[in-house]
Amino acid sequence: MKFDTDEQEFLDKYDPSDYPSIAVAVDIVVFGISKSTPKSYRRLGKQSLNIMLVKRKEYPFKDKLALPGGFVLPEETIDETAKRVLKTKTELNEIYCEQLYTFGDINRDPRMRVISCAYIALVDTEKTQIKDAEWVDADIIKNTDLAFDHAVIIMEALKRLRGKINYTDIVFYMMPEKFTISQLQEIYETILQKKLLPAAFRRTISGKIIQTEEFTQNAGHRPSRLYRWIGNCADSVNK
Amino acid sequence: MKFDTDEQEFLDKYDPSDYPSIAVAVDIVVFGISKSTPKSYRRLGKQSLNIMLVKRKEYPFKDKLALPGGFVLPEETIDETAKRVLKTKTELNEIYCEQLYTFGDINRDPRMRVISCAYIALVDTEKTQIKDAEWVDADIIKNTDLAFDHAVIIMEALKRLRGKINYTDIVFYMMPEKFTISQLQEIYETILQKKLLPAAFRRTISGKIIQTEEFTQNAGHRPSRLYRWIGNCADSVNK
DNA sequence: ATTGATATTATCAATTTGATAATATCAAGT
DNA sequence: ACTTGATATTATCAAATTGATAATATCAAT
Repeated sequence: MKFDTDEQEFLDKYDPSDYPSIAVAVDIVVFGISKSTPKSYRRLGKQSLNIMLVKRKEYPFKDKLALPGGFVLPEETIDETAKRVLKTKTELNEIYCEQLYTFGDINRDPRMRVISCAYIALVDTEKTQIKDAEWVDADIIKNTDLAFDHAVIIMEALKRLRGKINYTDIVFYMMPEKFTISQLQEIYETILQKKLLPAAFRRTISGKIIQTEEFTQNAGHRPSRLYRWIGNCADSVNK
Repeated sequence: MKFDTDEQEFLDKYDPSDYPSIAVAVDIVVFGISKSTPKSYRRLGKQSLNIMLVKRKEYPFKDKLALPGGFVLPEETIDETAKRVLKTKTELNEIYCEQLYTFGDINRDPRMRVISCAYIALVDTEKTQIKDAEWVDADIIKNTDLAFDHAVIIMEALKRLRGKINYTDIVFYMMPEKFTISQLQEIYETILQKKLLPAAFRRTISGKIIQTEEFTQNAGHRPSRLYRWIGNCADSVNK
């Protein structure tokens, strides 16, 4: 055996306060769906997956786009930091938010050692006012130079979304109250990055949604029925 | 709008080095499979899912069992910390290791604010010597009082394992070089906490394994064929 | 040869998925 | 009123996957 006992002793004695501190930050990938404003057409604007970004006002990476974030304060949990950061950018309190991954490369921040605990948040953009931030199309972000390692964080966030969309109901946190099945399918397609067959999609999704008696109008084709997520229907429990 | 601009300004000015530091640690849930030593029988000992634990030598939680862990040093990434901690407990270099979740409750460590970035590692216990640590059956751990919030961390690790077992090949990092399908099924059953039908299990697993010409012996019943994981077979690429 | 035990293969029904076709409904143009 | 273009919705059938059970195989011990 070539175990190094000294190393073990060293570790036992190690007191982190003897060392220059490592700062802990939270960065949040906030996803939302935005409709590109329809121009001359009468049609609905195509929907797309958007991410909330902030233009940095200070160095490093001044004027570049970055994820909203902030440092973890001594008296708050990491989740609380995430919620606090969200509050500075939106007015919503009830936002779906889950931890994604912690990024700890040594030089990810040029100023000092900063470890970033990344989160994912999903919001309904129709209900959400944003401040000091902007929505950017996820496809456009791929060709954008972002601050820090935020491009990597976003890639991981997209992976998580892709991985979870088929066995959870998280998409619905991004959907408006009422939506058509085609709209929903369009979101699935941009997240999964592939086309789905409408008939099959309908089948699989049907257990998660409830029809309303409303329809889209003036479409130049058969109107489509509006649905709600079953998780949004208090009715579904009682009836 | 009731956005608080002052808060934003505060955050922009916030310099983490002004505050008492937050220490960052890594704790690792190392999974392995151990055979309970067969006693008077001639049969193979039942296999079980085990987790590597360390008996604490110092306060707090002196003499309690804890996950192996250590602090993140200024010059290493979090992944490197995890690998270093693993090396103090095992002799293996090539160990499957992935980040699990970061635990940041304020009082999870009574000494000071410590955030723990938890990892999962999977090892083949037959190849792995351990030092200053012991294997404990996952079922027994459920009724054991562990140090810190390590019981919570282990619960999350088990969830991750359960979630990933069906769409990845991670189990095989815990399996010995050669194994029977029943042994493999037993591991699946303890991880998923439910019985599986042998015929169906065989079918679904068959694409991931390759048969050898070896069989178990002296079993008092039909011998079972030994298989290898396809990912362990250089052959499978060439032939 | 029989029994008990587990491994392995076979079989068939039930369910889920993939793919395509058929039908419906609107606006706009003829 | 009828046709066209567009998308929504339902129907249909084949293909693949899964659930469940039965049949067969092979060993040690009796």
